[in-house]
Amino acid sequence: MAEARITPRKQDYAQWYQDVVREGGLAEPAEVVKGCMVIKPHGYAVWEKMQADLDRRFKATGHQNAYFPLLIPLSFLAKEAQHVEGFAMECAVVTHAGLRAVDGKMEIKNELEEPYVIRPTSETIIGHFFAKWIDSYRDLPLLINQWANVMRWEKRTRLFLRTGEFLWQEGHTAHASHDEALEEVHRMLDVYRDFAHEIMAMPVIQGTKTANERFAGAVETLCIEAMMQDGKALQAGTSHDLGQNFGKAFNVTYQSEKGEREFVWQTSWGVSTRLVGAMVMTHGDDDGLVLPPKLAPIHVVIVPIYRKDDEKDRVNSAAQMIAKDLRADGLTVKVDDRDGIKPGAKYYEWERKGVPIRIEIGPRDLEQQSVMIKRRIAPIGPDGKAMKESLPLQHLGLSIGRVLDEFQAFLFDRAQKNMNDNTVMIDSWKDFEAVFADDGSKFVWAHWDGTTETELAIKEATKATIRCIPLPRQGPAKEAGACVKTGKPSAQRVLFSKNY
RNA sequence: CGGGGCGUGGCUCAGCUUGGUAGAGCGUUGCGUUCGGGACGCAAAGGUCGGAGGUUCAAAUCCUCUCGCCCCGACCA
Repeated sequence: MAEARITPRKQDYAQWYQDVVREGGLAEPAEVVKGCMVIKPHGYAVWEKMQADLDRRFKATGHQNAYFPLLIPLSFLAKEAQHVEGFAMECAVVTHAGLRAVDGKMEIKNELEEPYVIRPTSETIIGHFFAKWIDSYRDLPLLINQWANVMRWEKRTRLFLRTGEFLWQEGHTAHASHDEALEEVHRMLDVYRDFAHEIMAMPVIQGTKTANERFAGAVETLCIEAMMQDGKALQAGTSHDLGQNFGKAFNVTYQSEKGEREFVWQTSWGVSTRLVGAMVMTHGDDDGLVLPPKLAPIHVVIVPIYRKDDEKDRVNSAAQMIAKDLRADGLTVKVDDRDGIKPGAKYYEWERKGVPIRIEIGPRDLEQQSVMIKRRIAPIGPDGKAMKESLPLQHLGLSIGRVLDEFQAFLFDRAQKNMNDNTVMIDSWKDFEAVFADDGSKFVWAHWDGTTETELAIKEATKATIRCIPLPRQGPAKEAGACVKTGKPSAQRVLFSKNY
């Protein structure tokens, strides 16, 4: 009877991911628009939760939201040499405007004098406006964030993880000194780490990208890297020190206290809808989506249970009362009072959608003034079934709140354990190759001689890349050693993994 | 963009080799009986077989082109 809607992870991880995204009601391929996706209401609700919390954190650190155009003059892109090189191939270009209907078909009319690119990121156009807005050291720091869509014409796409168009936020700031800019870069990286830990229940490692992996146009790129359940890494957020590169390209200058004209020091930082995919692959299981309570659009689903009509009325009205009380306590509650569907079917459906807590309420519970609750992930009891808990109706909101907090913490600990269990220190090339043999991946701390050449050779041999050079206390204690590939001297271990 | 696979009711797929005018299961709708882990009976709706050309008396089936999805590779948040 059970329908295998979701491919087990062990059987085919990539297929499992797609199944969960579909069955969880998160998104589907846009079908008529290559490489793009439709984010469905449940998926968008998760993104809105992410946005709300991040936005609060950005404002708390002094940033203001603004909005810049989707279209960027083609010439802007060329002003920063590294930047163009990095993005040129991924740019969609607008060359014409206007259509005319001819025999029921649309004919493209006027060619534009200067084409526009659809923003793959906004450093250039924001650089242009920063140059206008900044004149004096008194105008600094300028701390701007933009919530927007961007487009990168990717060869290969996967829902949420890499799509032609995606939603994100991009912070752009300008400062009077490099130190101040660096402070900002680290501050926002910490905001991302805190968000990942506290809201997504997703442990991350903070580090610096190698020159090879650096953002096009940045002096330095910092990142947070998360581990998915298959041992692969996913870059969950980035924070860039842009130095004076864009300042020079767009002539963003200010008059210092000494009266001298100086280029500003800029930063940019972003996270995207990719985080939704990260959440799926961090917490999901073979039964479907698992939502951390702090990202769950619905905290609690109530399933009424009854046999006879009089029971049905009593149970349903009790369910509504409970929902009302819980809502008063700030929880989002859904009462699944659909008739004609058995409770078991409802259980499976809401589990697929990742709702953290289910409340079952039936005649027996009414008598006892209690409800049965089931966590989305619960220990297996002696009877071989997932354990349920009975909670008294009195102060139910408080009890549920406590359970949600516990569940949030449980998910983080579980993810952290998965990361720890799949992280290894490796010193021999043979062992290194073994970790990444076949489709395998872990987080590997190994020594590296610091050259791009070796980095690429390792990638060629194993598909593993350097995810980051850890910041202090983000990896094993710093110790000198010999490069795992070349045996040349290395100052510290770096993080290797296959990645998304 | 190179290699491979796949597009047939909402979903999963059969039918294609050997052309004859579309099926199954699940889901959906209605009614009744059910309801503490995926119910059952009866009735019903729903597809110009991804799209466009072509071959043919006749195309889901053969040919050409095209669009999209998935996997591998190169590239990337």
